[in-house]
Amino acid sequence: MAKKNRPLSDEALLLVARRFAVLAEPMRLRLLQTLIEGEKSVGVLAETTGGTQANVSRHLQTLAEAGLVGRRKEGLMVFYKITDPSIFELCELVCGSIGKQLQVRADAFR
Amino acid sequence: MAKKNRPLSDEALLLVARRFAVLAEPMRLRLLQTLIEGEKSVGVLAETTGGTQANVSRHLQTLAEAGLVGRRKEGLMVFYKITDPSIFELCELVCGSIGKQLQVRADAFR
DNA sequence: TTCATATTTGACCATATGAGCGAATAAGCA
DNA sequence: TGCTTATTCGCTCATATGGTCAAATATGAA
Repeated sequence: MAKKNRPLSDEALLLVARRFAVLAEPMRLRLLQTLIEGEKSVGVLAETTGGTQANVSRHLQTLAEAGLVGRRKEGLMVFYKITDPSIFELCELVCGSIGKQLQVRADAFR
Repeated sequence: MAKKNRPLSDEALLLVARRFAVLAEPMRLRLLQTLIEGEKSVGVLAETTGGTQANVSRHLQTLAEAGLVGRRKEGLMVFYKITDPSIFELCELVCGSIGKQLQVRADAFR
């Protein structure tokens, strides 16, 4: 497994950008955050996040297309769950970075 | 330093989403990728990335507002450099995740 | 079949934002 | 004072996308 840190092609860059774009919506982040507890149906997710069913369904579709969540149909209901664990590390990294920045700013006014 | 994994507030979620949005543009990713080599002026970055000076300047401003890059003015030129090293880990994580997904799909056709 | 429930989809509107162009600003030099 | 260069800003257009509503779809029960 050679670690090649050569610059990414335009196509690769686009894929990375797309991935970030999927995570750039508060509602989708909230859905992911809710799904940390485990598999949930669309209806439950809509109720939990306070969004309309249609909107939640759309966002879940976006997350599924990005391969971040998986779909399982059972009777009338559709259950979604997180399939890409790297999301957690990703969010932790970003939260840490933002937290540090805010702390620096806060310290400047102490 | 207690690690509190409680759900993020709406405001926090918005900040995280904003951070991801900043990284959701191919041109900005290309700029960051170019800046890995070190500090560079706007003109050089425009030439290297193939964008117009105005456009590159705008994207650099976005990156600077997000605290990802720093600005240093010297005479006529303005130099930018990466100030948030977490970007590298972030991109590596995403690249790894995407790569794994693509590999799974590829394997399905072997 | 008919009805009820859960989810998805289509059409539409409002908003956000990337890109391009020209003008304006700032810094250095004759 | 001009003149040149590097950068940024204002304006515009085109596009992408989130949100909502209503209609469509799918599944199960009476």
